[in-house]
Amino acid sequence: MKTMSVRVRYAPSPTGHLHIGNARTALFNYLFARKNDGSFIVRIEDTDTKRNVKTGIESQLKYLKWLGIDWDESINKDGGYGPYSQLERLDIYEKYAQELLDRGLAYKCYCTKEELKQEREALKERGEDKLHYSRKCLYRTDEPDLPYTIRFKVPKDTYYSFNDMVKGKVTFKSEDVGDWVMVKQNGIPTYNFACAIDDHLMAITHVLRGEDHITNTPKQLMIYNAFNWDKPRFGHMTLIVNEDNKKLSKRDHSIIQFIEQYQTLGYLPDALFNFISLLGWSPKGNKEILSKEQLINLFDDKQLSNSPAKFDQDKLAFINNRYIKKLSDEEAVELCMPHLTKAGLTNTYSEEWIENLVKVFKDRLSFGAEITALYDEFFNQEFTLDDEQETLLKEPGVKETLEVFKRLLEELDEFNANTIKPLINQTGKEANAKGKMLYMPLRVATTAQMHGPDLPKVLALLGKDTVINRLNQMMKAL
RNA sequence: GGCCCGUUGGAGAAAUGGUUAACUCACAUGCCUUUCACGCAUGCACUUAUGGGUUCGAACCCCGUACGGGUCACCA
Repeated sequence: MKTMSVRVRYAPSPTGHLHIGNARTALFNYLFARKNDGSFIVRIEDTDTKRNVKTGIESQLKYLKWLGIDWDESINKDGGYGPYSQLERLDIYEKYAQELLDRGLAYKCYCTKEELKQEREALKERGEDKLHYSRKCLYRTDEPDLPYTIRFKVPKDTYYSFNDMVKGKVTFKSEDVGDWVMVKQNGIPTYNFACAIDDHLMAITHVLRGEDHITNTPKQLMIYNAFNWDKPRFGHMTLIVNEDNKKLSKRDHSIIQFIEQYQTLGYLPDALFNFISLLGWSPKGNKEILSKEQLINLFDDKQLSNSPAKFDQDKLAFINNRYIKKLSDEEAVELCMPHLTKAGLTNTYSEEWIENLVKVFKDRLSFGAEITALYDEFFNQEFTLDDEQETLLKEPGVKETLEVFKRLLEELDEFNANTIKPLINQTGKEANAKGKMLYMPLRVATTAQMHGPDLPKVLALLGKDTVINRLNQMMKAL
């Protein structure tokens, strides 16, 4: 048996920026292709000329590339199956549409949108379950000189079954599908028609897409049947849902939805790639932090989940943090710099100070832009204590500890992390405090925080004057 | 409403007929570093939405119920 080489495609419509759901579709197709030594094709489905955005294609490709998803064939890389954008293939669709017309498998429909709308509403009012087109144009014998659409004549009593890669056997009955529009009045094909033609002509072997396409599958199957073409394997991945279990909609602001935004916020492409790969799929084994190469290696379509994938923001934060930790100090600074600049901190502080800031907080950063929030928390807050912190400072011996520390600091010439650290130890000895009761009071009295990064480093960043002022202020209140 | 799909711990999710239901996040506790964090260790589902059935045996198979979602365009 001759095994055909795997060819899969990602087929975005250029209506906007790369969305997280589309990125997921692209990513799994990519993984599947690479795993099977196949080809990954990006085809532009631009048949909705009204919704096309000028920069759409460019943006889609740009962020795909940013994520590390590279393609073998597309509008800018011919693989012999082009053209790769549907508006450049209109003559192809026209030919096939004409053939279906000639063979009586499709017909022209002269109904106006208004008529169709009324028809549908009437059906709805009568409580009909199926709001299908009445087929009245099927029986027309004249050929008026009016604009028309071409409808596919759905066969009677036919079952459309396919063995879904994710869901298993799925069956639709033809009676549940109305005669659908293949070619619009403007002569441009609809999605279901163009998609089936192109997938066949481009020798696509596997169609991996979102579950929202599952009811489109019977329509596409009708086209394959009509032309007696071999069908690709279909796989419908579960939808990505938000905290409310709703499909991610572009208006939903509880979740950041566009890849571009993640880039802007200082997420790392590898981390995002990793995170997205876990949306509706799970690797064998107990590791979840995986590189692109590891993911390609581990990828198995049998592991595709069939229950919805919840977008877990905590997990994204965790994963991105793991990747940020692996960054060099220089890379971390670079990641944070745009946000520090935007917040005006680069004007206030020296380059060295900024670098130290990033180094100190690198390990707890979930994304680049978070650096300014951490900055505010430690350096730009109103310096007040909560009840828990006050209680701690009122413990016996604390005031003495603070006094000793302040005295030692005042005598210090070189104020940096290396010189501060021994002073903390010395404070412990002189004030007879240790462990938690040494560090906690010092931390609270100087930063108004119970927890934080390495204390000497934080103090060094605060600067001698601020630290001593804060200590004075605290001791006065005790 | 019709059709299609789903339902495992606080969250993600593994396990498709056979011992105590993986793993990850979060949380908690302990150890370590004179603090915190990191790291390491431990704990966290008397049980797989629910009711029946099949079976020696079911999270896994069958039927019903409830709940959730998707889709029913001259959008893709």
